[in-house]
Amino acid sequence: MLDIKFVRNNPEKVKEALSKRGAVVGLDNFLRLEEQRRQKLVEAEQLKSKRNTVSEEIGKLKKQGIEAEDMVLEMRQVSQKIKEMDEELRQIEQNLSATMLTIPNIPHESVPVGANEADNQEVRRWGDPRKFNFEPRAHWEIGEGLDIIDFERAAKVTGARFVFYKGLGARLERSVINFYLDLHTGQHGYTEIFPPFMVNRDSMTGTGQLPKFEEEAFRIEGVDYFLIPTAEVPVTNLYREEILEGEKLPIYHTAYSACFRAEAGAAGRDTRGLIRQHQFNKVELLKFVAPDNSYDELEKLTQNAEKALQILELPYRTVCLCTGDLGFSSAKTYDIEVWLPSFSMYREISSCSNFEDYQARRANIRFRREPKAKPEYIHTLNGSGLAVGRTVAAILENYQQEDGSVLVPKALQPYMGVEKIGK
RNA sequence: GGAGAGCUGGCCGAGUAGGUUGAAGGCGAUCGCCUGCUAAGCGAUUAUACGGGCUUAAACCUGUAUCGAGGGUUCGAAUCCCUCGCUCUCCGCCA
Repeated sequence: MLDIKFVRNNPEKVKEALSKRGAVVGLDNFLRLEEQRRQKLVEAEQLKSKRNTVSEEIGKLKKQGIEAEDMVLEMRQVSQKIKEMDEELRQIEQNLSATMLTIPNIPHESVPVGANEADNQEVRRWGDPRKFNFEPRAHWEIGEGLDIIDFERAAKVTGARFVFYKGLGARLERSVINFYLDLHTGQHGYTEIFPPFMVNRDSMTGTGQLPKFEEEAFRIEGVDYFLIPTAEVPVTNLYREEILEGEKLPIYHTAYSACFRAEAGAAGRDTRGLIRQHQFNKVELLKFVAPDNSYDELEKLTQNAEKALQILELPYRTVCLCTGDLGFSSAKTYDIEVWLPSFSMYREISSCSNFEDYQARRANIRFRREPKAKPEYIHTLNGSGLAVGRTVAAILENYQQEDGSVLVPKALQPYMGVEKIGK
């Protein structure tokens, strides 16, 4: 959520910034409503003030045994009027906040202006894609060939876009999770969190998934809970409605979770393989920091995620998303894309964002620089560190051998207990 | 799932025959005094949000709201009524 006061005082700046993302937002109506709200508020508060003083007066008189019938009658009418005005105000405010919740974040000035994916800016590449002396197979072929991945039975047991891992496949998935968590807790200073996989509506609203993207999420029947689309949701909301002590910042968390996405608009895309599933595993990195250095923190967080791929020796590139491709709540995002030989292209495996105070304002997460200082909104950041299923896909494809077996990356061998996955 | 108890400020904890209680008292914290140092003691301060005034801005002054959340009764509700949420205890069930 943007700062209402900032929007009120700088409507042109806001319009310009949002048009860069291709977002059309009707601010005029919003500004008129805001004006109206303040007028009504003043009127209503004046009436309440009157009611308070007169009611107190009535109380005093009554104590002296004096009935103040005329005052009571007058206040009865004032109260009625207040009730009506409060109702009007409530509707205006509902309207306002509904609008606020659908306005995306303002892109940071360093974000390249562009219309879509094609305008994203590559910032660096690491590693050289391997040259195969045979035709590299897709990861689902490799996985099914080794009998470690089973999509067909998952479709029977649940439905499309689910998967069973089996044997060393299951162990590989689990090894990757542990490797990532160990790396980020051991080398990068993150504290591990194991969150709930379901959250309530307030939490989904706090991080920006709701109200705009409800159809993307799986909702639980009977209670107003949602399956989390990412650990970002429960872990960011850990500190919802809290005021953190400045000296505790920055807070770094890493969290494994299963992630659930309805992907309503994705029918027909990536229909095969591990790339786009309704349920997948992910290790997430999150930061809660003072506003002053949040962009340095973004660089560091992105490098923490990249480090994982370097250790696994998987080639990747990092791109800076342009204004048109930027996520709803984000001010700046780097995508890390891993090389997938069967696609002959880089595919997203991590998305690292600085939300500045956008989520913090929605979720009401603040901090005090000094024990007595005024609370300020913190900056939240997060990124995948990394997507696990896509990592497994990348390992299978990049480490495949001509005979259909797959070498295990060195860093994972202690976790796997084997150097190679074969028939 | 059934029965009961509870939810007050950073923390503890008063406050129900409705009326200067944003909220006693204590702890903690901050500032000042005192003290050779420490401790003790004394005094002061000790929420947040949204408005209005003043201001370049802040400080400041002022109004409203907030005693789990929402609604109701009333001139007036932390106090009465309803709904919901959460916590605890007991029973059942279960990993």
